[in-house]
This record gives sequence, structure tokens and C-alpha cells, in this order.
Amino acid sequence: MPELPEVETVRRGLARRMSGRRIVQAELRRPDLRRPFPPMLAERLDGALIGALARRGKYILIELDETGLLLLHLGMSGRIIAGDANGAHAKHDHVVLTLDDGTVVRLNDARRFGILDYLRRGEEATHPLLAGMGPEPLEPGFDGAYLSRALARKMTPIKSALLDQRIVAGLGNIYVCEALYRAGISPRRLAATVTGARAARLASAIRDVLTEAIEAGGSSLRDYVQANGELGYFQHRWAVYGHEGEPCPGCTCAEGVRRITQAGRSTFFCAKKQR
DNA sequence: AACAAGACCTGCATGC
DNA sequence: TGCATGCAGGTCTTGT
Repeated sequence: MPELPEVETVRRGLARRMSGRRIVQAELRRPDLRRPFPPMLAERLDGALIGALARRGKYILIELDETGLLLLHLGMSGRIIAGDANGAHAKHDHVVLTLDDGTVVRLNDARRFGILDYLRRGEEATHPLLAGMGPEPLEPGFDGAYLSRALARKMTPIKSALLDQRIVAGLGNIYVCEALYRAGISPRRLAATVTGARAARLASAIRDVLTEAIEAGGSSLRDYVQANGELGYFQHRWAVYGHEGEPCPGCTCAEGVRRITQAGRSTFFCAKKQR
């Protein structure tokens, strides 16, 4: 589901609606998503003053009072919509928060691959879900030199390596395909061979595609919508993802965009442009 | 230790 | 119309 650009878009939308507000009602409409909700979650949410909203990889972190943090992952199908009090619960609205200005925030996740957790402020670095996560690709320090180092001795295809959140945080299937296309690197290339100028090109391509996607409000596919319910529109600018059999936009090769399966996931690429 | 495959869920498009 | 199949933005667990 949502990758870094979609999560960042949701974070920004939610921050506008939630920051500085108090939760006046917290309704957990089931006890779990992919795993059980943490103990006392409803009590911790109810009455909490919401501070800043941050993002780490595909996680959103919401400050609660002075000491707490709500940790949220949207899995494949999760969405969060902030609206008004009108309207009944939709199917798969699992958590519903009412704020002191009447805003109603709904966490909807059909497949329930998402995660909700609660942690103490300062636990971010040691929390099992966050510790060991690789660098933020849009922060300083993410460059070709870093990638070369991180990919050294990785005997897996570069496509799979980039999906590993320990190498770089926030990439998923769509943006990995798009970044590799932009960098002209075959998804089947051994990760350890991505070094030097090639690694620099890849780091730039990752930063560029993510930045452009955030500016477009993310990509709307089946489930993803922004926090206000609007659609992102970056899906119209995918060069290869979802374009199997269509001409490659960057060259005149006969076969066009191909789809293969790697580690159980679809990979889209152009065999001529990407080596 | 590193890597691939399986598992977890629901919904939707497709084809018979 | 119903039914079976395959696919979907992720990642944790299990097996080799």
C-alpha cells in the first residue's frame, strides 16, 4: 500500500487537522489489526492532547500528551480519513477518534496488515519496529557512497535489496520499480554490483521520484487517499509500474515494458534501458 | 547468516 | 449468475 510519498502526504494532511487538538472519544471497533492493539490503548488515546506528527519510513508517529507516541503503519490497504461527525461507520473502520473541534478521524484497513502501537517518548530508537531501519532517503547523507556501502556483499537482486527497509526506509514496490527505471539499472542486477556512479545515479533517482510523488500528493491505486479523502495523482506519471506490454517511454525497444516476478512481487522494467 | 517462500487478510477484475 | 483464479502499495515468520 502506501509507500513513503503516500504516508508523508497523509501525515501532512493529518497534522493540519489533528495537531493541537484533544481526543474526546476513542473507539476501537476491534481488538487488533495484524497484531493485537497494545494494552490500554483506548484509555491512552481518550483525552490525550495531540502534539506533532512525524514520519519514519512508512510509519507515522503522533505525539500524545507529554510522554506518549502513537505508532501507525498502514500496511497494504490502510487509509486514514479526517472528516466531520456526519456519516455512519464504513466497513473496515477499525479505529475512530473524535477530536475536540468535532473532527472525526477514521482508520480504515480492509486487509488489516496495518499496525497500531503505543510507545513512550524517546523509545523510537529502540522500538523493535523502528530500530534497525535504514536512513531516510530524503534526508542528508543518503547518497551513492552510502548505498554502495549498504549494498556491498548483498547477493540478492537490487530490486529486493531496495525493498529491505534496513537498507533504505520507505520504499515499496512501485517506487523501487520507478527509481530503477530512472537510474537505468536492471532490477535483476546483483545488489553488490551497484557501486560508484551507478549507486550515485540510483540515490538521485530515488530522491527525485519520491520528491515528485510527494508534490503530486502520492499515487492513488485501489485504497490510498489523502487524509482529506482526495486522490493523489502521481499514478499518472509512472513510467513502468503497471505498464506491462506498453512502449517504454524512454526508448524505442520492440518489447516495451516487461513484468517479471521477484521475491513474489511484480517487477516492471525495460530490458533495454535498464542494465 | 542470508536468502527465498509462505503466511497473514479482503476485495476486485477476469474468465469459464 | 455463480464460482474459481490470480493479483494487490507490506512485512513477519518459517524453512533451506
